[in-house]
Amino acid sequence: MRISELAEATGVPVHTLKFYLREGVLMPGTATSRTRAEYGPEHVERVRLVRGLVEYGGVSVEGVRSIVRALESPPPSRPELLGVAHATLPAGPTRGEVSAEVAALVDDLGWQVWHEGPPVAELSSALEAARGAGVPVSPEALRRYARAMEAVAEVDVDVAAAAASPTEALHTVVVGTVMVDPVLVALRRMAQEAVSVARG
Amino acid sequence: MRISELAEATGVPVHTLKFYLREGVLMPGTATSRTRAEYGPEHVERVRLVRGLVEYGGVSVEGVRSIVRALESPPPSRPELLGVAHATLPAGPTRGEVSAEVAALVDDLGWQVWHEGPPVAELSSALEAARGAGVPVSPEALRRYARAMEAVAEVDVDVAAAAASPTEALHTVVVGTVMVDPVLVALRRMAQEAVSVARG
DNA sequence: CAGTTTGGACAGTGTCACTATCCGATGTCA
DNA sequence: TGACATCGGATAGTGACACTGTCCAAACTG
Repeated sequence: MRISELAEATGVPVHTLKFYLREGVLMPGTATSRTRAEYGPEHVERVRLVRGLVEYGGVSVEGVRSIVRALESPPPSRPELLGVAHATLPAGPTRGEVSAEVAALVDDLGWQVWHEGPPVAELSSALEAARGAGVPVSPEALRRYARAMEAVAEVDVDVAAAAASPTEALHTVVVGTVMVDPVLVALRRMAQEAVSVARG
Repeated sequence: MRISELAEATGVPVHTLKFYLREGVLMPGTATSRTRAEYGPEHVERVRLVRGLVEYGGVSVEGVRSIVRALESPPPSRPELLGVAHATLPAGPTRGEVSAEVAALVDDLGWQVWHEGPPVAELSSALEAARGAGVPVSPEALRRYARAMEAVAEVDVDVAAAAASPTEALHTVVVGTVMVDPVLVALRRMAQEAVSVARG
């Protein structure tokens, strides 16, 4: 298909597709002449991925570029997969050092995590910000939140393990981590309603 | 304290504080003369709230305005609290109708939720976006995610129930819902690592 | 072969969260 | 008292970002 048909198939204006091509988040089509190129279903898929990441994942175009680069590279081995995935994903704001409460939590839960990794720093900063905003998270509440997210991660790992190939597994982990976050946020709000009603 | 001292206490430039005053997200100090005003600890608190919501919650200044308006209004009764809170919070992107799978999920879990509420529409859209991005969420996975978020909501409701006054409860629910989201996201990434390692 | 479409270059737009500049009034300190 | 910094308030400018509009020549299309 030509660029105008790709635009029609995805609902994204031609101009925006050109922009994505320029920014390197959409791979070029196969040129049929100096001023003509052919696009296929993989381009449709890619455009939907880009839009999903930008609109729902809040990922910048530069972040998307780093993600699609990773998806196009030879996939890492199983144990390295998460490290690569988390290094690829755009990190939230981080400021201070890793707080003692996070170290205590990790220790308490028996989690084996990379203490210098982005998620640990992000958690410290997020807790600090919540405290500053007047909503301190008690150690007890934090523990219960962590247990719940462990259950989420169990699902994540199950889904990734079901992937047919390493390439697909990487795609599932990277894209799934970003795109499922808004799903969880919505579910949390719905669950708040449900629990609140159930408590009467 | 004067505006320059408020700036020093919060680490926010004076110019930005003036901007917040202009935008109505920071209440004016008590004027001591025509060109002088006095700020107190509640202003420090408010500034930290605004920064937290903007930086970590990804809330726009207009969204912050709606939130602080709600926090300053007479608090709603317990049963109305969540409705008011969710109506106040900035909604994620929503496009289509409520999908059948969401209705089925709610039915299956026995949740009593407002089907026309923002969270239900957001969930439908987020699921649709994930599908489009090549990471479909199976009904089984969705169910397990929902159960996990139910556990999160249990904590949320416990924390809110512990509030000393309706005003404080509203603050906890509104601000906590926004500020704890990034905490959960970070915990999810850490839990992914931990679970992945544990599975060996 | 007239008219449309394409790829490519390049600059412009709209939004948003600040940030800089001015101004006259007011504090502060020698 | 008077020099000088600071304050509030008003107005306008900045930089980042995700597009979006304009042009152009080449090349399809009917």
